[in-house]
Amino acid sequence: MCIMAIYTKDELVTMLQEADLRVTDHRIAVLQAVAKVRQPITVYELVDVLRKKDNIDQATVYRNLSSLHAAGLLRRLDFNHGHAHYELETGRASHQLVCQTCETIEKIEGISVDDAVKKMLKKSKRFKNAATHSIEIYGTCKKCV
Amino acid sequence: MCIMAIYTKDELVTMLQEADLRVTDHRIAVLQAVAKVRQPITVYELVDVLRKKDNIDQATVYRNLSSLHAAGLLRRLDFNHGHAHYELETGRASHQLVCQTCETIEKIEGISVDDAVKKMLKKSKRFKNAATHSIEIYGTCKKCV
DNA sequence: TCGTATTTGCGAACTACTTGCAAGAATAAG
DNA sequence: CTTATTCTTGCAAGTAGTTCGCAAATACGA
Repeated sequence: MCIMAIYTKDELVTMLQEADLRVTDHRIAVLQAVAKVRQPITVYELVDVLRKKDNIDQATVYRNLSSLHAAGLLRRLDFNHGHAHYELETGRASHQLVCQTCETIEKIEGISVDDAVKKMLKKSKRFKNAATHSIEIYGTCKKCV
Repeated sequence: MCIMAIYTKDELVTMLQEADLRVTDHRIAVLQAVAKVRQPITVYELVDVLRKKDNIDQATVYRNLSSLHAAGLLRRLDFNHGHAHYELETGRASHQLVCQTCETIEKIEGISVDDAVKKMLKKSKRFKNAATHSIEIYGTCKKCV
């Protein structure tokens, strides 16, 4: 099953300090908001939640998402929907099923394609190493059949 | 190796007709422009080329990319760069190495992950079927090491 | 060859996202 | 603890990529 990541405030503070980022209430709130959802969350939803709950400006949300991403704490995902999604960076690959009709996203865990990734990297003349990879499977969810 | 798709005008016309799209010079030009490059091409580049060569307005390029995509002739790809890429829809999966530093993209062909995709779909409670899938391997190219 | 539906160019609009700036807050230095 | 420095924040305005409204032009079935 999917493991939900709930962190205490102290744990979040430690994560920020280890990433050499200044610890601010807003930055903690952004990190926590991403950490506590199961699925990749859109910036739109984050801005909405954080403005209501903590009165955080959207520019601040964007800037924090960006610094958290640059520091390696968050992963940024696109699904051809014209807006970014974020999730906690786990270091592991990210696999998701994306409905082409309603934009539903379902993460799938515990399937390895590492061999395929290694083979692809070996085939490449230009690439030196792989940091992460993601698989998007575009299809139709049951609701939209 | 990578097979470059060069089509005659007649072949492109047939492709459009079979997709139930009206055959216009502009639409042929857009389809041809995407078909003749090896790598997924950005909308920016397409607009630039097609405006100079055929005097096509950017709104027309966008509209044609969209209709060609909806008709299943083109595939649309995002690589977290904030702008879309297009390539010919081959029906086969699309695998690419994406440099996180310079945005270089290299397509890799001839590696199968179909078993993994099937397993993922089987694990899902919500998804009925998969149309296509794509793997993006984010890493560092030799130039940027 | 006529009529209808689609496509086109143009400019304006829209959405997601970024930036400049001045004020405020977090950390480092003393 | 205080000060200095650097980073963060809110606000409003700006930008990039993309879409839309409309009138004129074109494709193609009848």
